[in-house]
Amino acid sequence: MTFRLYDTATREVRDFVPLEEGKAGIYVCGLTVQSEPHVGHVRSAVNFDVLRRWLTHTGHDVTFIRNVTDIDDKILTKSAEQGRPWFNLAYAMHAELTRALASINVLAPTYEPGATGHVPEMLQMIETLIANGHAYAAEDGSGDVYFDVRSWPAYGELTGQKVDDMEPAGDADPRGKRDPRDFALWKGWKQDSEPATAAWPSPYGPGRPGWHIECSAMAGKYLGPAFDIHGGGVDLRFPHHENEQAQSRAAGHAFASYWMHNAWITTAGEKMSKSLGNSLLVPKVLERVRGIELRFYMVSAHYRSHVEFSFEALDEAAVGFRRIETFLDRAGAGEVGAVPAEFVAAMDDDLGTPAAVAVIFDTVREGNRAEDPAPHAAAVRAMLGVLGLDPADPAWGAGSSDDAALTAVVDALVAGLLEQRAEARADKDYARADVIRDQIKAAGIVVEDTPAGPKWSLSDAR
RNA sequence: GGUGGGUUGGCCGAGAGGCGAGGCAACGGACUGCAAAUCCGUGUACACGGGUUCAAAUCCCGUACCCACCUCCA
Repeated sequence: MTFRLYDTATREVRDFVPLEEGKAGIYVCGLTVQSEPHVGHVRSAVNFDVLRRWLTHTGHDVTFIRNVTDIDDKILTKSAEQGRPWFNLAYAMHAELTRALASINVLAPTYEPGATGHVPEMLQMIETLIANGHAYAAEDGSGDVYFDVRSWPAYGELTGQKVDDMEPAGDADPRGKRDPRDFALWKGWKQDSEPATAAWPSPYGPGRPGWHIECSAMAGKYLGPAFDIHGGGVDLRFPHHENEQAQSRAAGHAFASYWMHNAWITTAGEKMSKSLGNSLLVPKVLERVRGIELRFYMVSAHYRSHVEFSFEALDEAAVGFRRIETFLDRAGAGEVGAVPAEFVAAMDDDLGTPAAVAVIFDTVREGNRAEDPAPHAAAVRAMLGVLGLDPADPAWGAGSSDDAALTAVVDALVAGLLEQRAEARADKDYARADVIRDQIKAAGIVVEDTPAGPKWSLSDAR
């Protein structure tokens, strides 16, 4: 059984053959840290986190690089609007991102490079491109350096487009470009409108890096000129990924063997944007469901499928996940076992998480039916673990010592009431028994009778 | 104009020529003092119109609608 994945470049599902047996190098385009992350942003992170966990599970030594773009036009514009230094905005939003990803158990990457820390690497690559005849310094004295699209015949290969068919950007400022489709590798400093802190020295004059070059330079630095998988959101296919590939290959790098792109989460059929995105900021969503439930919601859909976000669907997913948790609770804290073959088959087929989740539910049902649920619970935990959804994973911040202490206190208080209720029930005085149960319920605690005796839990599962 | 993707039952969401993924909801039954949890059962779903085939949600042709991207937009 081999892992197969959909390669955007070839538009087909292909066997995954790493460059080096037993290893996998992955580069994922992270975020431009210009504002708080919303659920659309973190879906990408969850999808690639699942990829990483699956490759790790199947015995690969994974090097996972996810960048942050910490300098760009939007960061400069927004920070100016907010009257604070651009680096402060980027740093603060980066911290928000880290917090959001941790709350849904996305593993920290092997390394998370930022553009501002890799200016020399980028300049080096630009120099190579100029030497190879694929880039040129603008002749208008702007200090910009452009990639020469016409000099690279393969340009457009990733997205199957021909340069001549492309819509010339109406709003593009031709400035010193030879072709309107040429893109910036280096952007000259605009003294009148941009802070001096956003300019770095270069052979072309002070300036800052273009967007695409950072990924080419950083992928090259940390993964080498050739690596296995490059990922990101669908919107990045063009121009970003197309440009990355063109410049890297023009600089002599083989670059990525496979390209993976995750689809959007939309709201009301529309792409998320800051205007309607407010209610979908990650902390906001986490007021409604737990991080593990949000992650489950995202994993329940295939990474290449559009997801129409709705709180109703999110709630529904949370209910479904609690069914799994209830089973695990009932089965007791067992061991983590092996993953069933059907689960492996589902995951090997281009990360078929929906089918994988179906296997989890099937296993839960079998476990609920079985005399001894332990082996089933062990399998369920193994599967959840691979998906980053094991409720027992300490990453979910399960129970602080305060929580534990509080639980013991409540347990003692409820125990007395439950005893009275047990007496009433023994006397068949059900009216009194129900009054006691309602009393407890009024305090926000639900009592359920199980074969092992009454059990209490907070009525709000959160 | 170019490129790519989509339309599945009350809802979410898989599948990609033959056996109704899975979840949520609903209804019936079992269990329960009643509940809860759990189990068992119940559905003539594949945008529309043609076609190919013994067999189409799945392939082909056409139509409608939706979405993304086309040089600095996540």
